Amino acid sequence: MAKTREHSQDRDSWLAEALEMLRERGVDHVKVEPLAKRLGVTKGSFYWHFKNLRDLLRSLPEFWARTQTDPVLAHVEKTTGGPIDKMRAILEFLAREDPDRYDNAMRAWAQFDPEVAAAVAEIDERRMATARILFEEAGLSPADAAFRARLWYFYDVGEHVTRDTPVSVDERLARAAHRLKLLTADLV
Amino acid sequence: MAKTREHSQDRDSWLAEALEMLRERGVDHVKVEPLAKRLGVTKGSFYWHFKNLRDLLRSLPEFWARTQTDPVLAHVEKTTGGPIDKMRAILEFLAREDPDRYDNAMRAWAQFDPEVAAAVAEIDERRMATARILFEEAGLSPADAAFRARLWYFYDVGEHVTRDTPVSVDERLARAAHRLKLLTADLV
DNA sequence: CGTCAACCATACGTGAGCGTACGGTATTGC
DNA sequence: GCAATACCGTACGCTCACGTATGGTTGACG
Repeated sequence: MAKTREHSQDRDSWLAEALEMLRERGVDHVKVEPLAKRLGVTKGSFYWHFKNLRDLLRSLPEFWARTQTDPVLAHVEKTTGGPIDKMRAILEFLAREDPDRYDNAMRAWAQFDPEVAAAVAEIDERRMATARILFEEAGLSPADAAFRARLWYFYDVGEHVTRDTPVSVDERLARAAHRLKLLTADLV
Repeated sequence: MAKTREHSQDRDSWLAEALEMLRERGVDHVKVEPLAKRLGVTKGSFYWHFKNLRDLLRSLPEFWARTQTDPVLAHVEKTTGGPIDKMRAILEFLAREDPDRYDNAMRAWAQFDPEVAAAVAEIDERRMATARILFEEAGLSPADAAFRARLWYFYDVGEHVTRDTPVSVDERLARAAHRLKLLTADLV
């Protein structure tokens, strides 16, 4: 009776590999036969776990949110101190991690698929909301905090999305410090 | 002797339509036969003007820069006044235009093609450079101006790239005003 | 030890799209 | 007016990938 695995392991492994291909080459290159080859099986397996390709694709955003964003937000929740301390903690965390994030690939995909756009927009909203709250705690009015959070978050997006060549951890940390200073200069 | 048309008209019309398809559906959907159908011709024509599909794709970034970005930068050059006046002019111009810009599609493409990434990075650099100069004119040190320009420009990128649903011109103007105020509050 | 379910392989048929070969038309220079 | 060139249509062979059908293997369990 202890076998109620909500998410079948194998389904997730297909999704993980698909996410990887998405990042490397874009949506239109996650195809079932190449995918199967990378997993060392044949598509007979794929069509056991998924109805078809669209089925997998429709499951990907949820998988992305579940495995990539949820853990980060959970970590952020655990940090302590004043709002600016928390911001610093977030920035340093992200600067060190700077995961080979799948964000860019998801955004690229979102450009051409409204459902994906909605999923990404929701994640954006969740991440901006945490920043908004911190700015409010730091004394800004709701409206000001909202805008400041946009500025805060969009800088992050811009850094990632315009990134052509990799940037060192030190450089990222320096930019994070600079950014924090600029965006909290007038706050307590 | 007056026939030295650097860019053949028809080649450009293929490119224009390709750019349109790129924006609507992404790179992997600009294909020669569908493209030909949209232009009301057959691919016999295509292979007259282009060696193959890659040939067209490799010409697209240059076409994009030439038809989309160059005119805007040219317009910016013509504005007069102090640096902050110029910034305001730029922002209002962009807020009103807010073209169905092809930027997002190009960025999406750039994620998966180094050459395109380089082309987009160059455009980003050109646009950030104008902001950087303005911040220097407004009294910031080169280093501070550079970072402020990043913040300035990345906000723009973020607004576009996270845009799920359209935003009214009035809203865009309001955000532009807010943004200008926040980013020049400590300047003359 | 046999059956059933889970999982995977193999073998099709189908369709989209590439690039090539070649043939047709039309416009322009001489 | 007649070539030559520019431009476009048609037809073909080829590849990749989809989705289906069907059969094989393995392990759990009665």
